[in-house]
Amino acid sequence: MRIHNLNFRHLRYFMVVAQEGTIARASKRLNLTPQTISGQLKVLEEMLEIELFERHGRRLDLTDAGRQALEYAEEIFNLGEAMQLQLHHAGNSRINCAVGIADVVPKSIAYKLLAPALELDDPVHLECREGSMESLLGDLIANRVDLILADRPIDASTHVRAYNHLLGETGISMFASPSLAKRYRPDFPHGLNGAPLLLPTDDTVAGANIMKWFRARHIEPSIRVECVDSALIDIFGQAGTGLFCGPSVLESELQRQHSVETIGRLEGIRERYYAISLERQIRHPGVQAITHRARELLLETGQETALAEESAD
Amino acid sequence: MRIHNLNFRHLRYFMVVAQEGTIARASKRLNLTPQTISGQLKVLEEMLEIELFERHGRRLDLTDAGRQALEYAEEIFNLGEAMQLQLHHAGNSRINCAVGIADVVPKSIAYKLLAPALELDDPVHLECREGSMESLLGDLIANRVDLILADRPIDASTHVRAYNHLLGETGISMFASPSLAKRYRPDFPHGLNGAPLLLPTDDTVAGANIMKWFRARHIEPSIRVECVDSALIDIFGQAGTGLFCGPSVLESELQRQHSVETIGRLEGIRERYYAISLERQIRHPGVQAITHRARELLLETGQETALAEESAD
DNA sequence: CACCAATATTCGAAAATTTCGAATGCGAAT
DNA sequence: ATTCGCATTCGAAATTTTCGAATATTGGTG
Repeated sequence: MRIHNLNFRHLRYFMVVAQEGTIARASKRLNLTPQTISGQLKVLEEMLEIELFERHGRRLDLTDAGRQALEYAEEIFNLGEAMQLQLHHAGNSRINCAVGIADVVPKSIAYKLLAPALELDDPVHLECREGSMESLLGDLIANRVDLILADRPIDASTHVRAYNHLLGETGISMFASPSLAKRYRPDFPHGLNGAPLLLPTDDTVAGANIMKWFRARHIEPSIRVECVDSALIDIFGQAGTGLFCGPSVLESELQRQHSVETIGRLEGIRERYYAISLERQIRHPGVQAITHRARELLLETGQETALAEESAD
Repeated sequence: MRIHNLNFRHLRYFMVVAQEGTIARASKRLNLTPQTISGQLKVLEEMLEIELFERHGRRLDLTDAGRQALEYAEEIFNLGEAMQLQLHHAGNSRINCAVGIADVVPKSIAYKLLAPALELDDPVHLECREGSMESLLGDLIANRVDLILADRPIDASTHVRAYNHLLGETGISMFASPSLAKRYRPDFPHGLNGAPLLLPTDDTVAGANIMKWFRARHIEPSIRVECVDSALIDIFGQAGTGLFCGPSVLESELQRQHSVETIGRLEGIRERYYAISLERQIRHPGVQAITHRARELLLETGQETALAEESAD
């Protein structure tokens, strides 16, 4: 089978399997049978002439090649959707603001940061897209997004000339399902040696900070799951796979929606969120609305915590 | 038909039709029948819910939406190929240098600039890709290419932090098919009022310079064709559609290969070519080979014309 | 250990999509 | 007016995708 038979569907199935971790779950999400997914995955591997997953027992682990392919697939997909959206809205052009959300940013945080823009007198039409920082920066310089929401400022190493706008910050809390909470809350944090932990991958700001925090206190939890998307961590956490960290501002929300309990706060860590744009002085009305209002409506209530400063590069 | 049925083939057919200008020629190049192309093009238009071409008589002209879609399609395609290449070579990794060539750069020039790297003791393995400047800059920051060959340095407006390395420069000559040459050579350049002209689009350096040159001399040629890819201009020129400009260093080559004649030189215009990389001081051995040797082997022989300077941003 | 539940895969057949041959209509050139 | 080249429509053939049924393998459990 030739490479030109490569279909967006192949890529999509592959992406979903990589995200879900298993063909069975992917097939449910895609409303397809497992055979189909399995078959098409094989076809994709044959077309690319490389193994995307390592089959360990019934577990599918992404190979190195698989990880690379995944990045490409996501980017290709984003482009496809961007094309569709842009063309579709070409006639009735009312896209005021296209926002790229780095996938390390919790969705609820993104919502909180973007919500102000929707409540303006002259409401902004938002168009959201998720992706890796790298892929979103490409979208930014190509003007496919007006703004990126990220968990860190960009610096010289990214090779993109853009500006960071601090939107707000929050502390980090630790959450767990009720049974785990009962066990580990009493002597938090020093009783966490060997405790099962779910973490953001350590190339994220949050992941690195949390690891550092534990090391500084000579605590060694047992890391069970690492992943980029925090929504996935919430699910695992809800299921009781392990303890996990999340923004303190989301405490009540997490408790309510995912039936987990707060077992403590990681004092000293502050998570910050940034808007990244190409303009130092923001002219784009949609972006302006977001950055201005986000700063009024600080993430953490009370306190002097969430400053509204601006840092270049 | 749903969007997920979008196939790489749809995009490819669309791209080829846009390039060739007619379904018939596209079908020849793709080894398919015209019905197929026509049908699939229609399917694509229906999926995107927008007209890609305006049907004027039997001429197909890209609509605005079509032009936008074309850019996306090219970028998506490049990503697909990059993925394929990178994964394919993941095992036997011997890609020393991935180069992006801006589509405004004549292919022969690109060849001349890259050739030195192939003649080294320790030969470099090159991997080339073409595209718009914007799309290539995205590739550069995502490390999918190590180097971009362009007709202009990048500046602050691109929002990419990268460095320009002047590789060489050349004058501009005007060419024409024998019959046109006979008519217009005698009183070049002032007899060119109303002469049929083929131009690079005026968002290219070459196009803008040439227009300026004519305006300064109060000459008003009649512009017949504008396009980005200079190879296409050569073809039109060969067919006698009009006079066209090209790098003086390619005079002999154009005369031989396209049976056209030189009718004069546009004194005062110098076309420069640049390598753009993320590193100011180049460490990448492949890139080093290209930039170093390109400067020794200057584009225009003799003269003091081609300097080897380096400019930041 | 045997058993069970969950998963991935293989193998045909059915469904959907793409391609082509034949035929039609339209525009441009002679 | 005629003819040629091109785009398009239609139905049939070829190809690709999907699914149902069956099989194999893993991991856990009594």
